[in-house]
Amino acid sequence: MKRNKPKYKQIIDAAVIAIAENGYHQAQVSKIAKQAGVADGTIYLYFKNKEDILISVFQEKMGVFVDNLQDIIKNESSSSEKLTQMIENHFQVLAKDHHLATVTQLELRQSNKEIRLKINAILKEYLALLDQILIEGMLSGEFNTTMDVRLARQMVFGTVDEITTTWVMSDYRYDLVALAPKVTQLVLNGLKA
Amino acid sequence: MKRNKPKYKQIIDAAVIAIAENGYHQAQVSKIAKQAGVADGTIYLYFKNKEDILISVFQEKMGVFVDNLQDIIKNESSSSEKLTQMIENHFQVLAKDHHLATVTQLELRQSNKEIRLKINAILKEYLALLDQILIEGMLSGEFNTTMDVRLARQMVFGTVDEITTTWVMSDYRYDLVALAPKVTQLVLNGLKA
Amino acid sequence: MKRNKPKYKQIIDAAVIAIAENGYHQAQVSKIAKQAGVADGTIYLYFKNKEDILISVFQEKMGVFVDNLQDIIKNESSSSEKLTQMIENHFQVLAKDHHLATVTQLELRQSNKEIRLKINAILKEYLALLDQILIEGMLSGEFNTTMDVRLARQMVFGTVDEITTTWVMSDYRYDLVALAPKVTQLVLNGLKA
Amino acid sequence: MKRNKPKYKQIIDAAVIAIAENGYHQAQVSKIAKQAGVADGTIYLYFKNKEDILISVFQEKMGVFVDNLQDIIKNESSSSEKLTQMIENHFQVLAKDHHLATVTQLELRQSNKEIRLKINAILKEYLALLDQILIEGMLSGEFNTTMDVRLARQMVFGTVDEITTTWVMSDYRYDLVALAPKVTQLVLNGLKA
DNA sequence: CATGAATGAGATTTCATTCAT
DNA sequence: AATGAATGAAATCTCATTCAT
Repeated sequence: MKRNKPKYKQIIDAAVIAIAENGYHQAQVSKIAKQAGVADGTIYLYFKNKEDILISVFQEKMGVFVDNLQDIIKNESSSSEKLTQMIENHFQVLAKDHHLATVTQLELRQSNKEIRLKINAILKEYLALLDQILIEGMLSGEFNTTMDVRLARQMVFGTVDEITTTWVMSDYRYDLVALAPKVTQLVLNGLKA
Repeated sequence: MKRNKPKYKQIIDAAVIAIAENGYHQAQVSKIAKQAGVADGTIYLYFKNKEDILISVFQEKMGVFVDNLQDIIKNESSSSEKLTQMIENHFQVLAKDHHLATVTQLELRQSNKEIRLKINAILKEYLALLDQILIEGMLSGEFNTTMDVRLARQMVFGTVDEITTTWVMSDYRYDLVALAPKVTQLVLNGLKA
Repeated sequence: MKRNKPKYKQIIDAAVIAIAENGYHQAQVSKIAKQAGVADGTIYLYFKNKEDILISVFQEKMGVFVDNLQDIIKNESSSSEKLTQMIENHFQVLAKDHHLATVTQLELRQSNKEIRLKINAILKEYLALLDQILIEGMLSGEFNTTMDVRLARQMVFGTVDEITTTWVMSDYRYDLVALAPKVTQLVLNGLKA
Repeated sequence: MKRNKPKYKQIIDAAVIAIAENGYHQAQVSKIAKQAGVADGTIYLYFKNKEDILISVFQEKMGVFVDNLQDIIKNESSSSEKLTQMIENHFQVLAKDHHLATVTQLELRQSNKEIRLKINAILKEYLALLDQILIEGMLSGEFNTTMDVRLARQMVFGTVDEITTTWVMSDYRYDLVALAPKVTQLVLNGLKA
């Protein structure tokens, strides 16, 4: 399995750095290879083509979000508490890795439709977990039982995403994680029963 | 003033169509020229470069949003009512022009950081009006007076934007405007005092 | 019609020279462009891709053979005389243009199957004219009336082609046209009634 | 001597199959190795480089033609009879092995000048035997004593080769060996005194 | 004003060959 | 002897922009 070989992750990480530092369209395969400390051709032993690198980057990194969120859901806390943790986790992961934040919020969105569709498919797993929390909260009576789950999810994700993107475009000039409580409050207010 | 000559708008509209039908990266200057019924070189009599076309597209089209929102603000209605109208107007304008919706929600976001920064600058006027409504609502006691206006604005815009994008990616399969009341409710809930 | 613009023929001729001097695989588009005195990109205003250049080279040059052969067939001479003229013409055209001879006999044969199939299709017109001469000669009783026309044609063409290729591989060390009478004699002997 | 080790022939045969099935330009060293059931690197223990494989393929396979032709020449039959047998043998060997026919008639000819010169050198042995038959026939008075032996040989080989190639390009749709008598007749007619 | 032919820089990917194990 | 992971050079084609007419 290529996915477990050390060079696989090495190239993924190099891609994040290369894209963050050069921008999506200026992150040529040769730059990624150089950053990874391998020859250009080596890239193609681990990835089918450049598109495959980009999608794999998103997939591997998104995995952290999904794994964390799955842990959060398993908690015995309330749905509100879970949503609070989700937002904080989302901010924390990105605040800890500015390169990753730039790549997911700005650079990867410049990719063509085909890649974006694949990225969206990966994102769905994360959004499904978010739906789980919302539905749970509705069943328990914590959240408004008459709301449209899909719209509610889009509000939560849209809010978190917009705030993160604005933070990245500001060049990380302020503390994203510190905003979590206020963001959570706004969002929970919108959802509450 | 080039902006008022007939070919200027002709090219702008051609760009929207060319981008919507071909995608951002496949909307070459020659395609825009052909769609506009002018020679490639003619484009450069009205625009400095391709970037200038794209930014102008956003600028011209954004004008409608801003004009409508200014009218809404002048109303004598409550802040909640103004926000309600803003969301409905946002949805209505895009629901009426699928080409424009595709271009602003999907295609133009594939542009590079530089263009996106300029687009954000144009967007600011719209967001400033949104801020006005929010502040007004806080002063009047309709909205939570302790909230962070910037975050609140990002929640409103992020929600509306995410819902619109999802609708575009679904190929306009449902009625966007019909969602307005529920979206408004979610958002107003989040903001309310 | 691109085919009649001066640059079209200019590029075709440049391709013959570039291929003859550098070999098929070393005749990069940039070399052809340089030889033609145009920019690389200009090539693509006249040809769809590199393959299109190569096929067009063959087509344009083969045209001379076909045109000459059509004139020969219109003569009032005997079929033997026509065949004699065909062979002499074939040798003369190639003997006059060593570059062309190298390209058709050696270099163009290194192309891939797809291109070779298209080249063969072009060649068919020439071979059809040869068939005409053979059939005419059989009907008039000059040639063996029991022979298989297809095999006879393959003998004539195979002989002429092999002799030409050998001459090219010898670096044109002898006079190809001077061989025509003897070659004709061999071939006519094979065909005679 | 590497030539006698089992893996040598194994690789040669694998090369014929790989080239026949994938085409000359798509028969990468790795494909030949896979077909042979050895590692890529192993190839280089038996062959200097890829060119060496191709030339060796031709050399090894040409050996059969030469051996058969030497047997034929030793016969006590007439020169016409020997030529008859030569043509039939040529057709039979290739008709029995379609892979080999494709490789020698189509694929190997896509190689560059350098390789083709080396292939021609190998072919010379076969052509020298053909010359022997022709000279013998001239001395015995069977063949035209005034003809140019070199041209006569090129006629015979050119004819046989062209007919074989046409058969291969037709996808072996008809019986090549069945053509032998008619081909022989055409050729012998051309040569006869 | 308008045209459109010409320009030329720039990047992904393949594959023969090597060499440490 | 055998392996196969790693190397890295090299070429087609696109497209924003210019400028002579």
